[in-house]
Amino acid sequence: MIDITLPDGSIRQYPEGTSSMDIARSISEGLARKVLAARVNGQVLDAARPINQSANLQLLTWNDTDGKNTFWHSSAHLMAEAVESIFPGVKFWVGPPVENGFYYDMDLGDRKMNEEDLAILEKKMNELAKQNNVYVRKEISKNDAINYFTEKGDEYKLDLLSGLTDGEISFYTQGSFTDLCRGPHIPSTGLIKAIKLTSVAGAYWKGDEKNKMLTRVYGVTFPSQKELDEHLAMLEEAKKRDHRKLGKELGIFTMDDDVGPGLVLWMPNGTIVIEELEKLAKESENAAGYKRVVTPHIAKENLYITSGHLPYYEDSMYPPMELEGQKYYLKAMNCPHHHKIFAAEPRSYKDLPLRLAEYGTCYRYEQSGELFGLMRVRCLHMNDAHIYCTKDQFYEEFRAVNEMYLKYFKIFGVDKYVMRLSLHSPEKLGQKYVNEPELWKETEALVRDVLIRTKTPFVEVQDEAAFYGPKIDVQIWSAIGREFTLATNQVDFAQGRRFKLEYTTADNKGETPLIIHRAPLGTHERFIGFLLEHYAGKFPLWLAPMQVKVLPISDKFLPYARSVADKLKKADIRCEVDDRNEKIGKKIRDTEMMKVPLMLVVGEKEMNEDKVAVRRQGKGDQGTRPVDELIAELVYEIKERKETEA
RNA sequence: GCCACUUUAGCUCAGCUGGUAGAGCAACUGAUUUGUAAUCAGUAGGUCGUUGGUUCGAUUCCGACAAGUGGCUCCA
Repeated sequence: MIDITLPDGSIRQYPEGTSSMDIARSISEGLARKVLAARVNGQVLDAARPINQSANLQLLTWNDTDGKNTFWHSSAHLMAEAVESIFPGVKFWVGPPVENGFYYDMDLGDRKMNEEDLAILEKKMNELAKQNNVYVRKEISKNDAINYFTEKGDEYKLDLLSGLTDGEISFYTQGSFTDLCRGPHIPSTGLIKAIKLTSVAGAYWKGDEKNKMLTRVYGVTFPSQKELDEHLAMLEEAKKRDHRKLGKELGIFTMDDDVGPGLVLWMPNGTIVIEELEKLAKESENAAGYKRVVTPHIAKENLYITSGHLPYYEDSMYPPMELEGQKYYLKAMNCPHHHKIFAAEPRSYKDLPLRLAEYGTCYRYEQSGELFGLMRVRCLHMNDAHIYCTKDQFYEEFRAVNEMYLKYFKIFGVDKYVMRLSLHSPEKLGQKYVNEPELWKETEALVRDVLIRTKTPFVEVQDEAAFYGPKIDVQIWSAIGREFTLATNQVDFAQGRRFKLEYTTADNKGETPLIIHRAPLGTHERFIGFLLEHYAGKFPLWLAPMQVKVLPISDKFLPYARSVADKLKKADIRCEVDDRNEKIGKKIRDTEMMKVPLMLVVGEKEMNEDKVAVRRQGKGDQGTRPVDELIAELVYEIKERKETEA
């Protein structure tokens, strides 16, 4: 007999070789029906695998991440079976679970798959699922596996096998489909009740663009139709929050074919948001000892040769224009310009740290396939600054920058973010990264030290650094689950030397400063894109393009409405009177849809008492208030940049 | 840049197998003077993304290009 310890700490005894599924059944039939896999001593295994010694056991269902992943991975096998029946001779690469479903990469040879095929595949998958075929595991020797796939002519699985060692290789078969797979899998295909294949896309083999492009099919499955319906409804909801849709509806920005892809035209409403963000940034940068600078949009080729950007960045810069025998580039970054400002005057250690900030417009020739609404554009406003400091000052400066990030996150209510310490890859020194192994080690340690000493949670990733030094990227998630890099905070040990930047030390020697590149708000484009989704277009009062709309009950109260609006304007509140000849219900509806935070309804009663009937966006009638009292409250709410109303 | 898909009025979308387009909302005009999420009526608005081809005839079929969307690669 063996002892099985369950998650609640209880211990049960079973004969040796009992499977997780047997144990589930011994607890209850209902549980057994839901079991997808099991975690045995920390390892996720098929529920059918026998347990040969005493162990900790957790039965995994749809409610466990690992259960869900097993379900989706098994669904990928089911899809592969369907694909094989419709595209005989197809070769498969890998089919992992992902955040919302699964995919399988495949080589279809000369054939192509389009969206119509997805419907056919879906139908086939449903048929196969109904057969309720069992996923059967078989351990196999490496030689036998190689022979099997050599005979099949499957170079992809042979490639996978080359990385595996004999004794750990297994095949899984369900119905007519057999795949090289480490598992685990769910008990049988019948558990998959609802199937939706979402898209077909190309994906480079092993993620390398030099390799062949495989066909990738994405799908998602559920244990019931109800859950699939809910998932689809959630996607519909997410669409409503999409910044591209909201940006259009709220008159934030537009793009135009004649202007060019990735080039944003900021409309008046969007420009107000930009100006409010800049106001915030200027306030906090002034308080933190930054100085503002302004630099041109173009520079001679030589500047980028000196900075070292050209060999790394040329492909993502707009091609140069030639004037008077000189090549000029549109700037893709502000740093070289700022370095020249540093170099323009002799600097002493007493001048450091020197913090130069600019809302410069940069131009990056992003690949056409990368462009994406406001999140990825070709003309971007960076919330940029460069801090020149000594090694001794580094800790404090880097810490202060981090603090600024956190302050902004608090204002905007960003609570989900990850600081990602991005390091270089030693094998790419001299190609992707400047060849200074010692300096890399030193600065990476400096940055890590700041994060550890300030107790900032972070993850480390290799091969994500800038060419001139390590960085911290801040990953955030928009309300509809889109992940992207918002801010970046980079250390640069390379450009200072390349530009021969120097300051005079206390003992009268020349020393190269360390440089911190930082952009806590990232770019206006990406940040406003994020905010639109974050707030679902309902900006807090201080950011809202239109803060207050005054709604007269009828034309008779227009003069009073205008006098209220004038008072608001005098208090620097952005407001407008809805002077259309419409009923009050219509005015309210339209103003609600434009997501204006406050509506002031004025009619006979309000006019006689010098009051307004206040209505908050999405919250309905808030009662009647004296005008001056309300204005004082709004001014305070705006000044404090309150996220929601007091 | 690569793979797949999409492109019809300002917006959201109809338009069966080829016979030069239609709705709702928005806009404009008029009536209505309105009390907390759509008052009524009328008018105007489109060389059906661009460009080649097939055809007696193309919004519809085929090709190229452009832009957009979902991915891959890249990235703030």
